[in-house]
Order: sequence, then C-alpha cells, then structure tokens
Amino acid sequence: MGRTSDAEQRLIEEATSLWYSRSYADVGVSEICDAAGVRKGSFYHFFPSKRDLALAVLDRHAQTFRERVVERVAAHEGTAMERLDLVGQIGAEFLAETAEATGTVCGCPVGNLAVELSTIDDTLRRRFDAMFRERIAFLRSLLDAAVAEGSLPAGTDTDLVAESLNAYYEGILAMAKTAGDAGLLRRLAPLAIGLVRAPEAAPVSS
Amino acid sequence: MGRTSDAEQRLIEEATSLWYSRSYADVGVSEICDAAGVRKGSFYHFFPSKRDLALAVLDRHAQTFRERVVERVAAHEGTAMERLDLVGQIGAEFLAETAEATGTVCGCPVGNLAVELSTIDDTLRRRFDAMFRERIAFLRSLLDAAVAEGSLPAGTDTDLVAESLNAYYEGILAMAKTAGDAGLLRRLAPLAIGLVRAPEAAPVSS
DNA sequence: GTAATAGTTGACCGGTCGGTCAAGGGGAGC
DNA sequence: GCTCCCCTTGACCGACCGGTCAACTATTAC
Repeated sequence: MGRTSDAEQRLIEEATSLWYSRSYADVGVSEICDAAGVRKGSFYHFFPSKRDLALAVLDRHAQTFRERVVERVAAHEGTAMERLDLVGQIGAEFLAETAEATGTVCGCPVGNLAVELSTIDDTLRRRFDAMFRERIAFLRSLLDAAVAEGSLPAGTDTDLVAESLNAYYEGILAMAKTAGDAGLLRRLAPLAIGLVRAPEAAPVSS
Repeated sequence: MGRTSDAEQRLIEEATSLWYSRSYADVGVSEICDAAGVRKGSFYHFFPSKRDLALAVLDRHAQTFRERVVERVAAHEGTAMERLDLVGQIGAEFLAETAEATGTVCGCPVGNLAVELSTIDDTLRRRFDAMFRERIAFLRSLLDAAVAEGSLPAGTDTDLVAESLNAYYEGILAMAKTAGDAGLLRRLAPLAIGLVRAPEAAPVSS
C-alpha cells in the first residue's frame, strides 16, 4: 500500500558524496535535499535528524567496503601477501578516481567524518570505532593467512600489525588530502611492508 | 599610544583548546569570546574573520611544535635514533595530558583541522601542508643524522621515510581519537622502526 | 595636561541552520 | 474502483551563525 520512492536512497547517496568532498558541518540538510531533488519535509519523513542520515551513510560505507574491498580481495587468487598488497592498490584506485571526479583529493570517507565528529558525538564515535575494528579484523585475517603460508614469521602479532597498517593507511589518506596529492598513497604504501615484517630487534622505541 | 590588552592572545588560546577538543565548525565565534571573556565586537577588532583566527591558531601550533618538540629533541644528548624515539614519546605525553585534562582523546590539533577544512578552504589547506612539510623536514634531519651515525643504511631514502613516519603518527593519532584510547600511540609507535629500517627486499607492494 | 589612538561595548543585522507540520496527492493491494 | 497509507509539498519556526557599527573609554606618548 501507499506509494514507493527511492528518495531515501538518493539522500544517502548525495550525503555520502557531499560529506566526503566537503565536511559534515559544511553541508547542511537543505543542500543535500537540493542535490537529491527532495523537499526538506520528505527528508524528515525518512530521517528523524541529520545525525540519523549520518548513521545511514556510515552503514552504506561499511557495505561498500565489504563489496569493493573484502569481496574483491577474497576473490583474488594468489598469495596472502599479494592480497594484502591489493588492499593498498584498491585504496589508491579509489582515491585517484574520486580525485578526478571531484577535482580534489578527499582522503578517507570514514576517516574524515571520524576525525570531525568523534569528540562531539559519542554514538557516532562508537560507530566509527566499530567500522575500523572491522577493517582491522579483515587485515588481520590476511596477515594470519600470510603466517599460515609461511610468508610471515610464526610469532607475528597479527592483531597489532593490523592495527598499525590501518593507522598507517588512514594517516596517508589524511596527508594526501592535506597535500592535495593523490599519488602519495602509491608512494608510501610500499613502506608498509616494514610494519608487517618488523625487524627482529627494535633499536628504536622501547 | 592607546591602551594595551592581552585579549588577542586569550582568544587564540581559547580557540586553540576549544577547536582541539571539539571541531572548527562546532565552536563558534561567540563561544570563543565567552571563554576568553571578550565581547564579540572586540573579536572583530583583532581578527577580520573567524578564518583569520584559525590562521593565528595555526601559527601558534607551529610555534608550540618548535618549542615543545624540535627544541626539546635537539637538546637531547644521545644518538639520533634515540632522538627519533623521543618524538613519539613527546607525542604520547601530549595526548595523555590533554586526554586527562579534557576527558577525551582528541588526536592531533593540526591534523584534526587539516582533515576538517582542507577541501573547504584552499588557503588553510596550503597552511596545513606547509606545517606538515616542516615536520617532515624535521624528521628527515633526524633520519639523516642517524644515517651519518651509521645507525641506518647509507642508501636510506630519508625524505620518503620521514613522510611515512609523519603519516603513520597522524594515522595513529586519528585512530586514538576514534577509539578514545590514549594508549594506542604507545602501543603502535614501536612498530615505526619498520618504516625506518625497511626490509631489504619488498615482497609486498611493488 | 592633552591629544591621538588602541581597545571596548552592546545593540544590531541578514542569512542560514536543523527541524516542524497540516494538508494534499498517488500508487499499491484488495 | 476503492481505500488506505506512504510519500510529498511548501510554508513556517526559533535559534544561532558570522559579522557590523557607532559611541565610548582608558591609555600612552608627548
């Protein structure tokens, strides 16, 4: 019964790209509605508040990550180390594509929002944290596979290394955004191997 | 001639801490004025716009970094590798102190603003970029010293490694903020040695 | 002392923000 | 074809945003 509509999805799509290329605070409900061709009254039919749209956008980001990274990497036939490498390549692809489309390097869609909003809204912060923990768990599964294949030492603390890899990628994305340099990820990603294959002794950092 | 005042400095101080613990967009001119005990009219006597206060805040951050990191590290008597390690320790100290003071982990004062504003205001973006390039140059000087001391291989691409270290620290700070975990930096910093002492061959990441 | 001036005050402004609502339209299910 | 309900519409709201201004005050340099 009643009529159907894809307005909700359009709002999510437009909010996703507008918030990514600018910021959460800088893009208001009205602008999102305009971009989606939806009247403001309809917006509040679907979402109780701007914050609730943000939650829906985060769900979409989580879904996209699973489809565009997890599934694609899992489909790759090859070694675990190759699959690990593929993660960085997919990221670099995404950054280059969106940079070309928007004219600016925008960093990480989730990381941007996390940095902007984590200290303001604790519910959102927990959501960001859960998303990153999912990513870390995924990276860890690749590292565990690499250990099983003998490409990494048996004693590797895959959880810690996965956390460091995730932080490293996020940092590169943030710096790429700041520098307006989409190529930074391709230049810095290769050094990630050092985080994975830690030197035996650690002369620096007790 | 005319009267003197420290209102300008108070505004910069309050804006620095409020923007750090929340965000640029979330803290308005009025709130900064209230915190500083300054009337809004006075604000615009000192700063033409909110954005100009942001530029002053960034100057202050650059100055603080020189005083609290560069000078303190330079004063350390010991090896270059020890000085490099000290950088991470000072960062961890700062994060823990501000976390205790504010009740939340707030990440990097400059990185937060850079991620929030880089795609919105290109003038600010250039300023952020310049600040990070200064930090990278500083890290590079430590790495060069380590090479000179023989602690790192002569062929080390110190510029690239410095960039990766900076990105890594920024990423950790962002993830610490998201997780609300001030200890993350202490846990992940030791792995930075892997970025510095890259494994000879690079099986992953072509 | 006095004049020139840096700093202060508080009322004020247009615009936009997130959000509300009562009424109306239109397609799906029967 | 009728009914029900999902969706749409557009006018409206109070609050707050960044920013302005003319009058005033306290200094400091001379």
